[in-house]
Amino acid sequence: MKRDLSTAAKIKEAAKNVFLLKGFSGCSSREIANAAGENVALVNYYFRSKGKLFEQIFQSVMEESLSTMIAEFGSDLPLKEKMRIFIKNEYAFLKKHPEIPFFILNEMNREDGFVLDTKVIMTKISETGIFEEMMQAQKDGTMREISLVGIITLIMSNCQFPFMAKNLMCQLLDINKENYSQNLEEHEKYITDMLLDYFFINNTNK
Amino acid sequence: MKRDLSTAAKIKEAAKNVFLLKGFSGCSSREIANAAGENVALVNYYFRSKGKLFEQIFQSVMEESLSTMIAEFGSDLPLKEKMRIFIKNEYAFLKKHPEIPFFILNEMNREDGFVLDTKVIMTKISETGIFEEMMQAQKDGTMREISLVGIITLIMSNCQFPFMAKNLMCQLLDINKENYSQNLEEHEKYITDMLLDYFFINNTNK
DNA sequence: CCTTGTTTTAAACAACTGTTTAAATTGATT
DNA sequence: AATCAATTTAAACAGTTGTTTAAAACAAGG
Repeated sequence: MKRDLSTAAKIKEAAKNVFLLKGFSGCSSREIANAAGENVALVNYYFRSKGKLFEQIFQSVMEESLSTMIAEFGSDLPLKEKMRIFIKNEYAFLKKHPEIPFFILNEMNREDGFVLDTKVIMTKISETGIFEEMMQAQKDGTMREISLVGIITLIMSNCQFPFMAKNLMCQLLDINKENYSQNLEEHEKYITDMLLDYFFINNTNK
Repeated sequence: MKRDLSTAAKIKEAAKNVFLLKGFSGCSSREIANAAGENVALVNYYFRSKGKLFEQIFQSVMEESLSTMIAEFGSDLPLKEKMRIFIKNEYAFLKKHPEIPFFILNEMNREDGFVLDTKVIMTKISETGIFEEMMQAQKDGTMREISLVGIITLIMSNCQFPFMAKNLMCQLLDINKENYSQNLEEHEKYITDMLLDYFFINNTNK
């Protein structure tokens, strides 16, 4: 019962790398085993199937992504500053793990794909009270009238898309990847200004 | 030489549907043949391989997407109105073909994926003079100082992500797909206001 | 009706898929 | 040293993959 120490952990780590890079349908059990330097049969020995292995990894990636998101929601900063820090954290996380947004999206669009336990996820966020705070701000008139879905979509669009679309953008705009990474840096300022200016009214802007 | 009339066309159409839905790695030659109601061997008889068939379809999808984008760039409308119509057209196109953004992104992120002929694409856009017009507006002070890459990224992020991420958002926010489609309708207003307000300065807002 | 070239078919190809088996190896406990 | 379970291995499983083959069906002109 000393699992997760050597062999199983090695397979899990290798699988995470391969899955993140190629997705579930894009790689084989043997490819994962080779990346881990282990025998193919061990994948099914420690994890019952390729699918079960993927589910474990997918779940952990989702939770990792989420815990970064909600870090500052419970604090007593003004709402606008909370949102600013939220975008900053999200962006910092994506700079460290740029493959994750597409990995998640890819899995969610796959037929017979993984079904999220949304209750757990949203409850965690909801418990921070951030949603009520935004509703209140909209009543106070300090925040623009906009649906919760709209807010979340706007933030995710502007944070995640630039990282997911790196290859597309580089080819389309004929720039190299280092160049694009520099653009990503200044893009953070663009989206932070744009989103906060849009969300919050009567802001003194300077 | 009466190709592209019945059998080949049927395969091509079926392949387009299947590829758009499942991606290149996510489907088999036999699946495409079955969808077309034809024999498997005919896929390789009319198109030399599964890969060649995909390339044809991918190319046509890209060109279709593009021609919609640049439709109004050549007109003599004020820049802000051009951008407004551009977003409107892009959004209308995506409502008709919501699978395309992820289809393209998926292909661009695939190993040994298709290599775009970027020159042709960007030249077409460049020929409309839209880029010079934006540079001039930035010099005039009517448009915010922001890189070309930044502008394109902002527009694409806000238009394409909401469509690509439909399944993710529906699961995450626990709403059904019809509900999300309604949100997409009002989201068009959000992003149009937000982007144009951000891009253009001193606008009379009403 | 036979010949010609094109189209369609079923079958086979070798390579690869996820998974299982059964034997070999290991490592600790008695 | 012998026993026992846990681990690792090579090999095989049945099914699928993209692609090819060789024969059959078709259409049209002579």
